[in-house]
Amino acid sequence: MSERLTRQESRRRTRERLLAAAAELFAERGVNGASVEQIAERAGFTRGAFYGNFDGKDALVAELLQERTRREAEEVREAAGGAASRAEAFAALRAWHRERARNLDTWLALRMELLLHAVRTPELRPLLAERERLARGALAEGVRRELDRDGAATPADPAFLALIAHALEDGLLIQRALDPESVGEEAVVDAVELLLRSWTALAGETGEGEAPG
Amino acid sequence: MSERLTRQESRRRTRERLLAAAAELFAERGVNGASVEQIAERAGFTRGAFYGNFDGKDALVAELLQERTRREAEEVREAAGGAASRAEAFAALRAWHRERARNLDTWLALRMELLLHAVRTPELRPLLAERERLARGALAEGVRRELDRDGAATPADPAFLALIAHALEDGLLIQRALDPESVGEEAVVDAVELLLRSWTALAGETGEGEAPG
DNA sequence: GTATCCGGATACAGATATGTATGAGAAAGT
DNA sequence: ACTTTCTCATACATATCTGTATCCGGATAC
Repeated sequence: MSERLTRQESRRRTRERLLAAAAELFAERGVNGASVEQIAERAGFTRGAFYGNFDGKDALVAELLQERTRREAEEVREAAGGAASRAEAFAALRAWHRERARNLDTWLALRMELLLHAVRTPELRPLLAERERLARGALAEGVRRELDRDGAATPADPAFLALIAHALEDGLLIQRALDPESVGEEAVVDAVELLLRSWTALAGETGEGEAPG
Repeated sequence: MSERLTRQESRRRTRERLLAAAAELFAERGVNGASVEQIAERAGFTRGAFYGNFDGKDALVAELLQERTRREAEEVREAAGGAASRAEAFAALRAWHRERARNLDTWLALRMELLLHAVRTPELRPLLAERERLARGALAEGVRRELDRDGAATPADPAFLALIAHALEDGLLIQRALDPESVGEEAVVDAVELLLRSWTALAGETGEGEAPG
């Protein structure tokens, strides 16, 4: 249990625990609703440790945002690479959403808290914007490939189609968080499948290719 | 400027100004970031007036949420009724979004703040849920009518199609708030038009009717 | 093994928040 | 008119938050 830790390692762990505690509390009570004291306490420290590791709450938020952005970007990259077949890709997507559904409220709350913070903090916006662009880019690639496989040209700019699919994720999760009765756990995947089918149909109908949007 | 006001009327105005000030501040700094003092001050009063009119910040938030929910529900009802032609409906939608685009950040921040508050406050959730259901219901009606007009049966449960269209609104506004470069001002309307076209195509292709979803 | 350094705890000062109790002046009742 | 009632302002007591300054004990260096 209590192995001797190097100083560097010890410090790293402290920072990590503080960040994790902050993430929890931000989801529960909001960034503004969570005090430095509460964060430190949940992580098992006092404010002293906090101020020793971060310049203040804002600095921690910025770092949390970066950490999570980086991690999600990585996941996106992996997911984009590991998709062999269409069925496989959708299966992975379904698994992902089932997992997320387990603690949707927490997850969504944290995403929205960070998002709000980014919208209000100009210097942080590019960071999130980049993450979104990356996700959309990967999606655009996937959409183009899937439509190609069906032999149909894309019925609109793939980037726009990807934007729709990506935006749907936030939108549907919000709807489900507010009204779980009306929105199924796998609504996101169902929706994307439907969209893909309908775009294929549209592409087939209008001849072969266009690119408005 | 200074006409004699009846007590009842004066009180009503005070409450209204407090609510308006609160909405502004919530958008700027978040619900937790705005103090009762700041709200009262922006409205041109002191805390005394605030506590005379509300039991506390939470009570005000609840009332604000109700007020805005009711107002939006009304707008939805009007919009749903006043739609004569498809072109007209889309024109109205475009106008609506152009207007909203003018202060997207503020609008989105307030919506998300209230949404977060509702997600965290169980007794407030049904209120927002009802508003969302209403909006989706109106949309479902519209989608069904438009697809009918094109002679095609709906390619999926209209409620599900409406859910997609509705969710897209939040999702796309979020994307635009984060990354205005990549997301056009009228992306929502463009997207809905595209979806409608593609669903029509899909319905035409798969024979006449299905209803998964 | 001893001196040094550093990560975290403790203690303190100032600022800001909330909520209540009380008071003044305008509207309402008679 | 004058008394009552209501709305909002003022004053006060208390709690909480932030940030810094200082101290202790275990790592690191020699």
